[in-house]
Amino acid sequence: MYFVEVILPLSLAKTFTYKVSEAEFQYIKKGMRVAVPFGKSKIYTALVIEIHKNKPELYEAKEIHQILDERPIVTEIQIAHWQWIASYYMCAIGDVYRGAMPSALLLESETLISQKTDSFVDTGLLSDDEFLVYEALQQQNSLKVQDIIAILNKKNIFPVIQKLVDKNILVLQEEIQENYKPKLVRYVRLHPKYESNQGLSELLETLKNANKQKEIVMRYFQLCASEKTQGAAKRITVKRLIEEANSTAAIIKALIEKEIFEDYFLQEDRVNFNGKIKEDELRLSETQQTAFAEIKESFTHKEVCLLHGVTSSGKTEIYIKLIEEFLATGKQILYLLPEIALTTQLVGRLRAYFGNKVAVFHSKYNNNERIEVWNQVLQKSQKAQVVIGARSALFLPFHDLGFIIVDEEHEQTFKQVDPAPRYHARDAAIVLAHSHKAKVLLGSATPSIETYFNAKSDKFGLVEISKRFGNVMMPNIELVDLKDKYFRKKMTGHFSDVLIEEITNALSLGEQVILFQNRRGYSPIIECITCGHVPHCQQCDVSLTYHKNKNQLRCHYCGYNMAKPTHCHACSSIDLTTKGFGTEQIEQELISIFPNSKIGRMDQDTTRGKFGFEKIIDSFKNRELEILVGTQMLAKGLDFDNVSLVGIMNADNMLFHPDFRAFERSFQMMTQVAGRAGRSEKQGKVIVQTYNPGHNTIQQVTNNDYLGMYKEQLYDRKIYKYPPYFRIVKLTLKQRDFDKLKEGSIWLYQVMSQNLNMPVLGPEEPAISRIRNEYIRTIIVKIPQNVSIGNTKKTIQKMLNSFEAVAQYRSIRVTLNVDFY
DNA sequence: AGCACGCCGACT
DNA sequence: GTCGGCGTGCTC
Repeated sequence: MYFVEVILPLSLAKTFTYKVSEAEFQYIKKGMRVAVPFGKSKIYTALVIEIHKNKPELYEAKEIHQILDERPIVTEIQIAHWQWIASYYMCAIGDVYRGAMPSALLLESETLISQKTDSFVDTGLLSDDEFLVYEALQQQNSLKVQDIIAILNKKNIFPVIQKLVDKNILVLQEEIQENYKPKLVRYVRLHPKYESNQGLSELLETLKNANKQKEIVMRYFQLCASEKTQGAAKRITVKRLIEEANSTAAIIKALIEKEIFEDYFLQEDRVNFNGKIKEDELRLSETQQTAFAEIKESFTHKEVCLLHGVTSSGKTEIYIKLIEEFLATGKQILYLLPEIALTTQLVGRLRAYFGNKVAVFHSKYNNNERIEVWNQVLQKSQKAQVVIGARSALFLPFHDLGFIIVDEEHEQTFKQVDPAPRYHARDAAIVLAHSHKAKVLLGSATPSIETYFNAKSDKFGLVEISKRFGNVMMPNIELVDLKDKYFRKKMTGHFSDVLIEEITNALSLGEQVILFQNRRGYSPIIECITCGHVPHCQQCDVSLTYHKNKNQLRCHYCGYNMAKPTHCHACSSIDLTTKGFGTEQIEQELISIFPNSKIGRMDQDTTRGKFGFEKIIDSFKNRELEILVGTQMLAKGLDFDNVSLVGIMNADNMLFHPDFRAFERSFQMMTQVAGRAGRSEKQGKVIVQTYNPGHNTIQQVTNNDYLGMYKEQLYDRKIYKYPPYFRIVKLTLKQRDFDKLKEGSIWLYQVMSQNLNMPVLGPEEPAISRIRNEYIRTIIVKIPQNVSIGNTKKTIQKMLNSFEAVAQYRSIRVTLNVDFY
């Protein structure tokens, strides 16, 4: 008896055992995929993680359906890493598997319904629905479940199908298909019988009356000749031949039929970078050279090093130098970035140095493109020796990783929020590097408090650069007190006189301006002046956001929308006003203040689509735009050399978020945005409009005082029991029934606080306490540094199990988020 | 995640 | 009386 242990791509913590034949047992290796039947009728793509001979005692193992791979497509290191993620982030191994694999490698079966070939059907015995299905099958030989739902126009079609099966009319069949098809390119060559010189004259003879055909053949010879002189193989694509000969596909087809040409196909990479654009050899400045040497030194005794370099200090060049060194060792290199939209600039630069060795792993890539990168990494192909990607690139099947860069390591997008696995790519990368014995470089101008703490406490190496590249000066930051400006009536809309003056000034010098407002849309709230009523969503506990261009109020959480009301729904007053402001409103005001300037806006609404982001960035770079208004997207490592002024419209709204990281985040965001100013020889200027010019964080931004911010925040973290001194696990409970939820969350809270010898907070009603008619409560567990995280998590899991054992609480959905920040 | 089983309301 | 709603439990 032979068995395999598999993971299923479902939110299930267990692994499952299937029976295999002896031949299969010999063939199957850990890391191969197998199709297995699971439950009544489904077939899933499972992953083999163990091969054994232990017969399960409590149930009869099913047989696998088929083996899907010839060799493992997942490495053992990966499987171990996934198991670590599942246990550390408290989720099912199935969640990790599903999140890690490109979806095209995880196909599920589809039920195909077809008619039994030898059945005699008395249509008089069929019900209406049954007859409709039967009739449809006379047109097509098989139907999908979705098709039948459409035909019968109802949801539950299973009884109908079941009856037809019972009547021996239908058969069901589960089919699983591979969707990935290598991209093939069609080429032409001369038919072998014309290869000799004698054949050639014969050929020209046959074509003497077919001018068009003769033309294309002549063109083909010319192309072959020119290719040969360049020493390349003479491969002529059909597409190219048609273009160059100015001909059509029909004529080629005729030639193929005459057996003058023959066509053939070759596989091509969908993501193809042609050739090397070798840049001049990279020269590091003295400062960069020092940092480079320090990083290398740190790697001799530490696995992780933090590179803390102010904005524009030239971190990228140092990365490139390090990549170059690791490339020479033949190992694989992973370059993680927070958001892939920003890679265009970087990919271009890396390709210039490393040519075709650079692959990109993109959330916007389609399935086939992702699988190609996956396979290249798996086969240790040269083409993917350096992989640039967002957090999910962490799951690629690396065999021999030597070096991981986590750029902009402070970015919160490295943490996946939903769905599970809710992992942090930076932390998971460090664990992965450890199992590959690889080195990790974390880079940031504004490191997260935890990372800096780790560096300061000697867990990580620390290398700092305090000067900008080429000795460009740090921007000069000026604060504008909004309270004072409003009082003295020096405001035009949301623009202070100082800001307007500076913009005018910059524009007159032909320089560009960036304005930052960390909120999109027109304005978040509509309020009645008479009674103070604010329209709220019916299903969620949030006020509706006003979108001017559609003239409607929308709920950000469930998509509910209504036309903008003409009067207050509470008191019928027609005096409505808007509160707060977003990028859309700033753009409108700009148009009226600077009617002759070219203004662009960059936020989620304007960067939809595959290249939406690039388009806006490019037109700003090309100076087709003079002023760019945007959200935090602007803050992320973009280089513009002509921007002399950055305006932060309102520094306060992010400062006062109810979150222990609010000050850290505000500091990071403002520093990053400010860093966009003055990247060439001239000193840049930053105007920060705020109601709280004296606030510590604002002062720290102004003085470029990272250390001051760090020390102040660290002190608070210690007092209020937050990371890095405590690890936090957040439990979120959701239920449609308010009272049930309240009761259940109190029960769970009490059990937890009694059984865990550490701070447990809650059950708290979050700021948004209801979404899509589901009520929400949170419980927070703070695990001290000196307590075993593993044991604590086990205890939490146990308590959750007993929670689920209580019948009345079972319907409360609980999600866990470890290190939820 | 599906999918079946099973127990209570609005229909023939 | 039955169809069908969704709460509950299991899937190797």
